[in-house]
Amino acid sequence: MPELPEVETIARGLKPLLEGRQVRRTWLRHATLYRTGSQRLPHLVGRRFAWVGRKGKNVLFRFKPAGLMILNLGMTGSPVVVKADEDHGIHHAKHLHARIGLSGGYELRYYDPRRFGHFYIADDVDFRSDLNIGPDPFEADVAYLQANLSGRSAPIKALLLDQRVLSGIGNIYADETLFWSEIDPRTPGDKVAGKSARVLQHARDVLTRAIDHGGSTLRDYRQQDGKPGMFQIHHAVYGREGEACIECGTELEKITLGGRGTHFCPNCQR
DNA sequence: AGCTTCGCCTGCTTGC
DNA sequence: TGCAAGCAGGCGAAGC
Repeated sequence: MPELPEVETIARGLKPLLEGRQVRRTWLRHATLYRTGSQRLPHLVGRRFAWVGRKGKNVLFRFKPAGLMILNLGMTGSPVVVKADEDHGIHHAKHLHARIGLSGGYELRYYDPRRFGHFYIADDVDFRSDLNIGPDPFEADVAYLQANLSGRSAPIKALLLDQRVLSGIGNIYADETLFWSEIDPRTPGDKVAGKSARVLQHARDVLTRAIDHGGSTLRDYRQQDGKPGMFQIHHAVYGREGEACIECGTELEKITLGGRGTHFCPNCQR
């Protein structure tokens, strides 16, 4: 599941392959790939990729002379740049959903087996009001987080997953952040507000270390060069239910919280 | 408005 | 062995 570290890795890989190239033609399998309110892909023909980066869990493309494209990868979305008419060694053709033909004989392809991903194309966008994207843990400060946790009764895990509060954190890194912060994922947000500095510090630390390892690969996610990320071997709690806590040896538990699998140490996290 | 649940979608895993 | 059910989850919509 591409979260901030995986999307950051993908964006860094795409950047040198796209910037400066012009959009020549586009192809799309299903219009359902567009998020509500989006322009269509042909809107981009003739424009050049000016900047490729990340906003929260989204890949962000800016164009010259104008325009932007926001790509949310859902669970299994994978954008890759290849020579046009060349098979892709990893991704299956039946999961190809969009092609953007580029100058220089290349194309940007979008593969997505589970089809949870979405394109949003516009000339301008307000991330917060149009797309519900708040600051990521590197952009937010302690005062911001504290203000957004105060008075909230929802469990801290659910609030960390809420992209309006903090963007970029998904199920894996929410669990990892709360483990290192020694906070029970079921704790109401209001009770955690006073620990915002600790939460923010560990979120940044976990995300930074994950980026350094090219992200976490559980199944589908790959870096631009086809290599898997390697941070999954450093997960302290995610996917380790029934195993021993690396800090205290207590058996790790898995519960369902807000409809999501949630992993934690019942001894360290209180 | 805040919080929770549901549905989308496919492929792998589990169980009979 | 084979097939159906279960499970995974980002995110928007719907329900309370």
